[in-house]
Amino acid sequence: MATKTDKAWAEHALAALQEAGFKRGGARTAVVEALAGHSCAVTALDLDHELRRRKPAVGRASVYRALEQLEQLGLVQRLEVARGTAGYERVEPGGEHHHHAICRHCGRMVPFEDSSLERAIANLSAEMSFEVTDHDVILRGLCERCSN
Amino acid sequence: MATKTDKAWAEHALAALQEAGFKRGGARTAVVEALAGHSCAVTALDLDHELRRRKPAVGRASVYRALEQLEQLGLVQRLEVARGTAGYERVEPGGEHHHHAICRHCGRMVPFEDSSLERAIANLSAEMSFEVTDHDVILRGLCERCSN
DNA sequence: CCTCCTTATGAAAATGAGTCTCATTTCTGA
DNA sequence: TCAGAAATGAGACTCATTTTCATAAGGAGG
Repeated sequence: MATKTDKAWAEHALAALQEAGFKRGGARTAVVEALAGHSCAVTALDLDHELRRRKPAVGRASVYRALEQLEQLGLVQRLEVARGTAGYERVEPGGEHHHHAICRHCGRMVPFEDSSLERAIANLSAEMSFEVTDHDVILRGLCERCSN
Repeated sequence: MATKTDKAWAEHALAALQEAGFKRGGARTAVVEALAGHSCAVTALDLDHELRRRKPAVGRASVYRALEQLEQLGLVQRLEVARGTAGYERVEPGGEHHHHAICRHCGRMVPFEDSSLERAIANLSAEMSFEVTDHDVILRGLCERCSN
């Protein structure tokens, strides 16, 4: 799990976008770069605020558009981080991924990964009459700090 | 998994509400009864429309309030059924519960349950420095009909 | 290096789910 | 029966996300 700007992911994402037929555009590139700088989920509005103050300001619509395109290509993962608010985070090319435990009280998000959980989901997916391409697992409760 | 109006659940829920210190109120009771009539997730707005046409019309605010209270008491489960839209469904007292596979294309929701998945989550929850009280698992992909 | 057409953008207005406020009505315990 | 606490319904409001639309880049073919 990267914690610093993930340049490799950014390049991978930009290449994938180009391959998908998108033209190079400043706004989309800015969104990719911004995402590369966050190791866990960020909301679209956070990105919007972060990018609004750039030299050529990025519009909110562009942020949402870029996120949607990235999600379609499997480059970012979308998840509900709070009631009615989505968070987005980059997906590592390797396929390795994590899930989240979210605190009901303070909203803190703790990432985790678990192979037996992934295995159970893989087996299950294989047995269903449903073509499963993705999955989300969210644990909810109280984080260490709030459980007292 | 019940398919017809689940009277037992409704009674259980009303009793739990009373025990939690809530007074008896027409709106809340109406919401409980409406939920008892749906075996899978319904959106708050669907319930609102369903209840708005009653003798003493139920207001939207009451529907949301009731759903929130029911969720707090663990009587209903909330999940995101579409971008920015939550669905609610009753939780059977026994503790048995199911998760959902949602079709990206048509939105169809297929419920499923899997004990090894539950086991993996239980083990995981026990090991985390996080007090896990609930979990959501959502599989996304294409349903039988849309995968062609 | 130019053109023309397509795609990308940003600002602002539109949507739509969910929340809040507040004047009333309904419960419930005393 | 009464008073105080809860519960309600309308409608205004918030806020994330989407749509619209006029304008500004890409970039393939000259």
